[in-house]
Amino acid sequence: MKDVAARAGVGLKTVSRVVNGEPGVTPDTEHRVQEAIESLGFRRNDSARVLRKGRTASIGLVLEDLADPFYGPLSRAVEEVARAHGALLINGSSAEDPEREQELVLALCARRVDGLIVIPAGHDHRYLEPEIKAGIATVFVDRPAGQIDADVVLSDSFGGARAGAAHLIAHGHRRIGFIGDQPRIHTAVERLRGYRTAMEDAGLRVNDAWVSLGSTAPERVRAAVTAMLTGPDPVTAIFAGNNRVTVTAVRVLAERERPVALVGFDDIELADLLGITVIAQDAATLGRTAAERLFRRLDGVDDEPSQVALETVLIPRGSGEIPPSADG
Amino acid sequence: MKDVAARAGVGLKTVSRVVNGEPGVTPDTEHRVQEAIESLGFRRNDSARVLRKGRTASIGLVLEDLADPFYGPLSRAVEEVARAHGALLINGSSAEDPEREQELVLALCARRVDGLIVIPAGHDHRYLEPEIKAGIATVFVDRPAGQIDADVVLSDSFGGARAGAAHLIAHGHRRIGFIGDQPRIHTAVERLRGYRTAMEDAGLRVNDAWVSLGSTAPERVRAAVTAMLTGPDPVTAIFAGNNRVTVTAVRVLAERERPVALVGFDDIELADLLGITVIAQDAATLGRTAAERLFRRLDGVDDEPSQVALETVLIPRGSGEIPPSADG
DNA sequence: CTGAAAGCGCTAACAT
DNA sequence: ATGTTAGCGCTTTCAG
Repeated sequence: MKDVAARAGVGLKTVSRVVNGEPGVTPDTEHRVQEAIESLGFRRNDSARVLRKGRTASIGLVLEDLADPFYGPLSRAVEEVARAHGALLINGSSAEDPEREQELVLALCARRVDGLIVIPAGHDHRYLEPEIKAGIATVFVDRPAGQIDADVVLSDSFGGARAGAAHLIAHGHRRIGFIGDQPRIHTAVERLRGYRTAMEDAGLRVNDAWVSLGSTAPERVRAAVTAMLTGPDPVTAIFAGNNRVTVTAVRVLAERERPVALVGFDDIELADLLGITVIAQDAATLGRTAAERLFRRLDGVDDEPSQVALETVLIPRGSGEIPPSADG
Repeated sequence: MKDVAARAGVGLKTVSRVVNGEPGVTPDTEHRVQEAIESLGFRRNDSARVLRKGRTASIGLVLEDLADPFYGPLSRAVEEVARAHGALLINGSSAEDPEREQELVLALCARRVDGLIVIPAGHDHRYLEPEIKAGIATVFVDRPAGQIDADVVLSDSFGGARAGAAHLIAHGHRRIGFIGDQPRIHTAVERLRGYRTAMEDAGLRVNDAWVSLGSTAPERVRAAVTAMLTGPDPVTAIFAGNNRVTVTAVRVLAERERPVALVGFDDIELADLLGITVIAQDAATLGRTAAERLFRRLDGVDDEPSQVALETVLIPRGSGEIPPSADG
């Protein structure tokens, strides 16, 4: 910028004015400055700008895994809102590891992102308190914040799972299995609770062997499905706790002869063609809602932190309407 | 940092040393400084650090659409490599719009990202020349750079499509349709070329009505598929040029009575269960390879820009092995 | 309408 | 082992 000023024969501030489109520059001077910029290939250094202005025009998004088809659309929705506000988006995957989550979040804070959207892996976010106090607005998505009071946007996991299990019950099932993600993940627990409530509502007892929480790795899910179908008190239907579980469950069920009903939490591409009944949540709306809330905070709105729960939708496509098998 | 120094009763540089783990500080002083840091809730401001050091420890990734299941894994792979090198990843979606691509790229350059990975939407990247000269390493992925000499990592679209079409021909098809993305997209053209070459190799004529390039919006693809199946010279097989096209093609074919063979470029989740034969490319490897190349450049390796083409794999699953229908 | 000076928070280079 | 000074490239402030 100094060079540009020298070359155009003007003061530093004038160049700054031109670069930022501020008023108070003669068309003539502006032209000279523009020319100098062109010929020098000058591009404003935003790092310096940030240092001076205090705002980075960037936000951070920490999620579990960008490769998961659930998070792609969420991230994209956040990006669109950020873009509308002139901000860039820094993404990070926690890989469901609380330490890595914290490491990422703090790295983003050190870069002074204006705001943070976090899909928490851990349960204790007190480490964020000083940062939030220091002005980094934060919104939690998909799962609530741990130990701190903050904005949260989630899907109604409990209600969705309850509706899904009730759907299976309405179609005659009495022995229904639940396979979900690790019990330290909030949504997994909420969905299990929804399932249990639906069973209870219908006066049905839940056999412990019908419930399995753990990793969503295909092998683990495969084993869980198989165990529930072949145990002493086999289930006639399965409720899959998220998209990863559903995908494997569908594969396992496809290999078996006796038809088994299935309802999955989260919609999946091509699930329509495979006739998979799902409880759909809208990842993009989740992301958009969170981002809008974040930017409202950045615009100075300072009301109490609030929780929003987005409705889920049951989409019947066949697999959830299969009746219990005759010998079941 | 100034405050920390004051509170600990030491010089500024000593605090800097402690914060950055540099040697030359007595354990005792270090302890005092750490305490001051704690009690003040100090966190180093990386913006200032960047300004001084000239490196941001961040790279930019500009792709088409993070919500597309092809790009999620690619982005995640890039992130992993970046993380291994201590860098953060800034993502941006161009929405296949050359102007938006340029806008994003230049915004990233203004932030002085250390490097850039670009999945080009446009065909002219000369606007990047000054930036590259200024030291921002750049690698293009999935499609070649336009008008400039740069590192490129792609999949073998031509070879993959040729193999896919040859596969259909080997199964007896003579009238094969090709539905691809917009003709301004390099991969679309390459895949079409692969298809044409396979046809030629087999001595088969290609009817113009069998080729359709354009938007991958479901309505467009649906119309294209329908036209090819119901025209005067109907096809018995379809080659789908990418994952978006395949998804819609599968839906349309599922609605029809006469079986039609299908091979799709790009693998898709659950395609195994639907028996969709595909030419698979590995998005994660694409991303990883590009990121590794980028960091090699950042580490000072300065050889000639090079092009890498990753092999594709034909995965037969049934839809590509359907013979031509009797009346076809 | 224009410019000079100060300083954002940090680190490199050089004292002490 | 520790501190001092200068300056990264920009914007803010205030004076011309």
